[in-house]
Amino acid sequence: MSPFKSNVLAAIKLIPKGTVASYGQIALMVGVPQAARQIGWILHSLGESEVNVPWWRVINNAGRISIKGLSPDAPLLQKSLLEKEGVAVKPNLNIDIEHYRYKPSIKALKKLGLDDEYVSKILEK
DNA sequence: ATAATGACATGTT
DNA sequence: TAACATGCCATTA
Repeated sequence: MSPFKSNVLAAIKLIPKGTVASYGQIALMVGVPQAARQIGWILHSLGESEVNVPWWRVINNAGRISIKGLSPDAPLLQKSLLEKEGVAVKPNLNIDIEHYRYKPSIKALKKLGLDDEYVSKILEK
């Protein structure tokens, strides 16, 4: 497994129940601000060994579930998983992301192996 | 080694 | 407000 992938998975595991994060956020947390696409790519290729990864807490920056087309029921599965955790998902699969947005803590970020410089950069933003 | 792909993001139209 | 275009970068073929 590439270090990038394991970092991403680690970051996603840090997302608390009942909150959501955007792909870009995760990318930020692993030190590559513009790797949002890779995040999604990794989630798409998750196997059973990564079932402990809360992939459903990761959505796009517009607060929408962007997996329609993969399998017809995937978005609905994600919807129910989120609602089960107390996250309201509108019928059109759109979420009030600003309300549930996960804000990483310094401690959490350091755990991912980011240097202090980068950490403060994120918090600043 | 080069080219194509994609669960995205952001700036223009 | 929404559709369109361009940038990005790890993985695959």
